[in-house]
Amino acid sequence: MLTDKITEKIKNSLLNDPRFADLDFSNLLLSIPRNPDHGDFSTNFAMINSSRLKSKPIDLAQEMLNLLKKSDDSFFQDISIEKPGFINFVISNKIYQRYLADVVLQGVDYGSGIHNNKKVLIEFVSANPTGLLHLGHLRNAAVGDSIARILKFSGYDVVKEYYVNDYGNQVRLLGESLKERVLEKLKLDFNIPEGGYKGDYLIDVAETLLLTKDSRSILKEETAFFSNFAISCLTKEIEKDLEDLDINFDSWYSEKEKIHDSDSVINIKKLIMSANGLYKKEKAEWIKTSEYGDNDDWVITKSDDSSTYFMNDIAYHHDKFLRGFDKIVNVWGADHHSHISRLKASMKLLSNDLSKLDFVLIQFVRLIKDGQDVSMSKRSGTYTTIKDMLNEFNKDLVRFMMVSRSSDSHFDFDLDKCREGSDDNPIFYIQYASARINSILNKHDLNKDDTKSVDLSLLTEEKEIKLIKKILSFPDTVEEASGTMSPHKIAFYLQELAAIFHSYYKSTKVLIENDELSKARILLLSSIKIVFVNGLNLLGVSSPERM
RNA sequence: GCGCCAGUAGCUCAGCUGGAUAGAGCAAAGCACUUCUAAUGCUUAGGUCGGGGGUUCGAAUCCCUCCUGGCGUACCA
Repeated sequence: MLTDKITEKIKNSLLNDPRFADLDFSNLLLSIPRNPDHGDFSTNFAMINSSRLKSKPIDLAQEMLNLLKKSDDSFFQDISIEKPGFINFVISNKIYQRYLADVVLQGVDYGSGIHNNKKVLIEFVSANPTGLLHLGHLRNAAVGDSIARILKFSGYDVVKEYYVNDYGNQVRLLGESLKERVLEKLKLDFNIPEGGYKGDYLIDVAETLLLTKDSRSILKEETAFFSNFAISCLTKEIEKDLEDLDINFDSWYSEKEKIHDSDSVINIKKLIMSANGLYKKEKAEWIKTSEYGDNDDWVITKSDDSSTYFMNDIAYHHDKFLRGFDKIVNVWGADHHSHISRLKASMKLLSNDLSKLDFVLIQFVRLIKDGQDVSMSKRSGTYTTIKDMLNEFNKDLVRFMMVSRSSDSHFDFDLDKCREGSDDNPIFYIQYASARINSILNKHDLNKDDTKSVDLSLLTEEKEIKLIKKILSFPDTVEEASGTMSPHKIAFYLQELAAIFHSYYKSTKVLIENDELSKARILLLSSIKIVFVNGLNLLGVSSPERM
């Protein structure tokens, strides 16, 4: 990465002087100044260390500048200091050109990083399989999957997991509701139970069930049979919806199988007891989370002896730790934020390493259609499903919009403004840029040998240098998005790159008489295309060949 | 009451591990298609970063406080 190289060069030159030898060089951060007059990169390292070295920031910057200039081998075109103590760097064009040549060679790997294949478990969506996926799950799905893609690209070994809530009261109710729908189908009296599932989708499930065997033997079955059938059908539907969004899970973790059909809960309870973290009160069992950082204690076993949802969640998360991951990420809806502190407390009680545990909270997104809030249809009391959504809007648009904002800010998503052809549609803006490049490359592309012989020093136009700089900052953007688990940083980056490209496209012709220059520009475009493809892929968005 | 997230241009939002003159898109006003894709480009206008204190060389960013909005606050999951 270019920034790594620069940091290394600065560090090496400063280490020549014993005075700087014991500085904390992890504080040596480079930023890209907003104002281009301040160079390509800038550091506040002198200001940060001025008090420790007992010098005025500007004097310290001057000392550093002298060392830097002394050891520079024309990597930098210019190094300068600016009050109150910034050191600004301008990189030589030939360095930019050299790095640009690598982009095409790296191809699909360009921008990827190294994190030693540390193992990450990321759990997201995990919607209860008692219904279909609806808009409330959409942002979680898109953000979770993009984070997974980004982590993987930046060098982690990622497992994507869906926790299937296939046990408990809700599941029983689902089974009972399905049985009533079967009765309905058979034109018999039916009555969906109090608190049951009234959605039409169970009618479809009932129809499917009736195809499997004769109705008389179906009606003899226990509730569990209906529950199991419904869960299996709906899980398949969920899986299919996710596939339509290009989201695939590596692991479907069944609560019933992994937690209830095993001794998991009993074992965890023993662990809690041996940590002296459990007590009885009013016929229930409580966990002493208040002693580990939460405000309250919580019930883990109800007075009827069944375990609470929280107990199951403790068992599930403890198991995540047992499975040996270096990093455990939970992508949760913001309505679950209050669970974080109690889950952390319980994991601490069980002596797990909390630094491995990470949460991404997804705030609600309000969907506006025809000027109306359609996040939930108030009239029918039903949710708009992801199926409905994908019938009307293409996957790329939906996914891009869902990750185009920081996940901890709630935002309004106006569908009408984002329709195809609309001016307010950033994904088409980006894809269009990519398609424009394709159309040029289709007319004239370079073969491998050409690539090596291209003279990139011919790329001297202001916009060309700007494009090169932007392309070369892609790996840093990926690393930043990975470190903060923020897909929107990729989305913004791609829009900026597209903007610079469109402007360049308008002002400068690529396929021209001057063959050498033309080749250099084609190589530049090939690099941009690689960034578009790699970047959009991180968001689960395609890069169409033409539009 | 308590907790979490948010409040930045008319609208939707970036910028928040403190940095230099606060940005983008849309909307508004004007301009550019004999051209490798006009789903584009160029120009203009638009701001007391919710209010008030504090911390320091420097605050949209950190701390305190108040106001406003969203979401939570079960022996439901």
